[in-house]
Amino acid sequence: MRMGELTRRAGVTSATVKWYIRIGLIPRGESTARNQAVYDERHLHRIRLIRALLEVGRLSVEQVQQLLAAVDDPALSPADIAAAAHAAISRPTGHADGDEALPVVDDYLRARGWSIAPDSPARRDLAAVLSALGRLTGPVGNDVAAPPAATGADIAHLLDPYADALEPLAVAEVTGLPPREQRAELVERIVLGTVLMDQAISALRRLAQESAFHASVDLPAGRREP
Amino acid sequence: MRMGELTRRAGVTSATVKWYIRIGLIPRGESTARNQAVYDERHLHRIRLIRALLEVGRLSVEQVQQLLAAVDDPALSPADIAAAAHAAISRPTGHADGDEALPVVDDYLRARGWSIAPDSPARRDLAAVLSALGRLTGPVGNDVAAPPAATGADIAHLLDPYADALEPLAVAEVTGLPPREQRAELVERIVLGTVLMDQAISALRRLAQESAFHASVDLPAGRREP
DNA sequence: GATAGTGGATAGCCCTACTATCCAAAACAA
DNA sequence: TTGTTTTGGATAGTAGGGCTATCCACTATC
Repeated sequence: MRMGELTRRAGVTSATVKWYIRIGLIPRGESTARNQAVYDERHLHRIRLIRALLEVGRLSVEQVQQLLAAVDDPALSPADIAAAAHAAISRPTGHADGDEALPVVDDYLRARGWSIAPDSPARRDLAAVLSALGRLTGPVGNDVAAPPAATGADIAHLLDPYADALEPLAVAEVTGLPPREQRAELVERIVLGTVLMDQAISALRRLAQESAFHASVDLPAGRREP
Repeated sequence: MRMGELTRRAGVTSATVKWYIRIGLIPRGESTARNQAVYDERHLHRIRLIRALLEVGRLSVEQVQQLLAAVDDPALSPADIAAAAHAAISRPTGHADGDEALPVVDDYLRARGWSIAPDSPARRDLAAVLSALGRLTGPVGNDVAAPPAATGADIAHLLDPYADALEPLAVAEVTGLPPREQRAELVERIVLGTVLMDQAISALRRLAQESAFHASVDLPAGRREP
């Protein structure tokens, strides 16, 4: 196919496709003349993947670049691909705030028996959340500039129900992956299972919450009367 | 306190605080002279909340504005606040792509017995995920321009384990909220429980996945040999 | 032969979230 | 008192992200 069909089927403009080619997100088409090239299904699929990561997965173009570079590296193991996908959905490094809660996170991970690399971005992300929660939910009038002990281990135990629920899901995801022989399917499952399922889980939680609010209003249960 | 102390304790520059005031994210300080004003703990807490929503929650300034407008509206019910928080973490409206999967989502919600408002942004977000998954994981060479039946109900049943795990969590979150009398605590719990816990859940899932990968490599289980 | 489409390159655009500068008027320090 | 710092308020500018528009010399198609 040529540019017109590619852009029509992918739902993007040719200017965008050309830009993606220039920044290395997709390979050039096969040249057939000085100003002609043909594209195949792989180009189409790649663009759809990029759009899904950008629009549904809310990644930045830079994050997509790094993730696809990992996808295209045949030397990487499934765990490496997963690490790249995890890095892609983590907040950009440089935010050093919240690192004072890292010891709390590490204690928590140790208590759960999870072995996590020290440079795992999710570790710092979780620390940032706990740090923010500690700063915001401290004693009613939070006085001191940087409350050091407020981010105690007592705030981490509120993660338990979530970790309990997520752990078996994660195990099932990892053990249910395709065999290493089907590398293309395996890699794509890891990427989509990380980036898109993250959004699906977020949406499902919101839907479950909305339904729970609905139920709590309709069935007073004890606080409200008819 | 005056500007200097406020910015030192909040960790932002005075230019940023002035900008937040101008766009209505925080109220002006109480004027004591033509070019003097005093701020109190509420200002400080508000700035910390804004920074948490922006940096940890990854909201845009516009999303924070709309969410805080709901927070400041005493006429809104807890469900209304939750709806505002849900809207804040949803992808901006205007993305109409993925709407062809809305019937699948609606079927799924009906099957689960969840009652969801038709304009719920999470509903469209979930449809966008399913649509993207359907487009990307169709038959090996996806041929047609817009595969209409590929996004079948068969793809939705893979949500079941996640929905099963999230539903009791959501119920516990909603029923465990503070009473309506403590409006400030209630509203803040809803906002933080929605926006920040979303990030915490994402981080926990990545950590659980990393740990599961670690375990699957160390304990071959059947596919790999020592 | 007329019309539309193409590859490649460069420049420009819009948006977001600040940041820098300016000013006259306090505030504090010696 | 005098010098230095800080402040409120306003306006203009900036850096980065993600495209978009335009141009040109070709090809393709009718």
